[in-house]
Amino acid sequence: MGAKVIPDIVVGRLPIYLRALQRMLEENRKVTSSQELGERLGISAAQIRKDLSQFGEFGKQGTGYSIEFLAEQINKILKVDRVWDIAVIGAGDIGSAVARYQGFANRGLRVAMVFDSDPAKVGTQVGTFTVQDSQNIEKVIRDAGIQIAMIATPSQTAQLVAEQLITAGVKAILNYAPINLSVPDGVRVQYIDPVIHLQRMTYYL
Amino acid sequence: MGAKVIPDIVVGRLPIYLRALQRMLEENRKVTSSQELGERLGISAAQIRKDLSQFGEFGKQGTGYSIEFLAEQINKILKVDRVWDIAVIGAGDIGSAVARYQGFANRGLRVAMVFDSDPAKVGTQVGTFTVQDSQNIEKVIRDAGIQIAMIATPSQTAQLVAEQLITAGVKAILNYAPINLSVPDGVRVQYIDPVIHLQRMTYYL
DNA sequence: ACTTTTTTGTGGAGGATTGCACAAATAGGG
DNA sequence: CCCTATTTGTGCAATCCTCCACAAAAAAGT
Repeated sequence: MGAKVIPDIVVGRLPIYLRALQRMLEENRKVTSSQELGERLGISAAQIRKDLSQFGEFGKQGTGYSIEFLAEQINKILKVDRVWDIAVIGAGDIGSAVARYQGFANRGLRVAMVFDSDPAKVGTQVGTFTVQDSQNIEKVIRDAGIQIAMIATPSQTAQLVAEQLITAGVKAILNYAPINLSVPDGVRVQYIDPVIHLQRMTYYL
Repeated sequence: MGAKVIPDIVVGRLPIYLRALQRMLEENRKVTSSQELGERLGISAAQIRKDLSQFGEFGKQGTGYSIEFLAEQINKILKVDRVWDIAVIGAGDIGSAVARYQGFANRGLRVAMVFDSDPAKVGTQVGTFTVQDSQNIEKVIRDAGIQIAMIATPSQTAQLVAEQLITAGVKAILNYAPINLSVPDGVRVQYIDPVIHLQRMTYYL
């Protein structure tokens, strides 16, 4: 296998590049350069070229990058040249907003089901989904072969939910609960907590 | 002056430490160690000690750190030993969820006002707030002396809104719109886009 | 056809970050 | 009171990351 290991920090920038490229596509642009991309994103042009060069040679000297081609390549690298189903756990304000979010379209992701443990919520509609009972998380998610989930429950239950998800075969969790999850190797977690992002900025005020 | 510059990456970890400490406080714990914190957070103990040592000596050899004292110190460092008012722009699903979010309490932040440009939404209630007209963003935010804002509008208007906010004196923006903002020096931006976080994980699936 | 301009891909230097390893300090037990 | 077990703060080595600078390639201009 000689595939060299790509630094996580590089993988983390690819979605940013991809988003910018898709926006350029919407503007009907055909080509761009590492310099232009860098200016838009506040990243050095050399950085972008080196990042991309880890995966292949996608550009053309003198011209730059075909936006459509490069976007396609990054889609493939990130494995979002297909559509992944996502389970949302928790149908509160955050879970509902996420379930109704239009921004997943064309980005390789789709919410497929929504769960909640509150009997008053089970059976109600959230966007186009009927809220399912959290009791069935394991069976339903395993049967659907879902590997990605978003946790939007209160902190108290987040760890427990995570464990159920992992048992059901989930390998990637996006956690909106303001708590650190402990997960086994082979499972990835990303966190979204507005307070963390905000406190990172208050330091500089 | 002698104040040494703290690497941004260190500042970025402080809110994570703080969140873990506050959770320990809720569990009525009194002291912790760099090792325990590290295990909870998946960060090496040496890293945590070195990060904290940038700001002072907060621990005690043999014992560890007083949770309450350390949390207090980090609160001070991050300037969240006071409460900052935040303006939310956009009263759609995301803006509403953020405006109603209970997680800001005791973390130095508070939503103070919500704006939307849709006349059908202006005047309605979102949580405890009456939605204000986006036309008044500049005046209202300047008069209130607000320095922090969250953008939860469609991508198309995000850049324009950001410029209004900056004119009004905002110095820190948390952007939920899936687009990169261009802002002058002295203004900080953080991004929350679930797709970016998810695509960062699909690579490894 | 030749020159100039643009832009990629990359070697390598320089800088930033991480983590090892240890002295020093403290607590606890007997 | 001494010995053992902990745990901090930090010097330093090793690793990781960023960016400069340049050859090579392509396009554009004359």
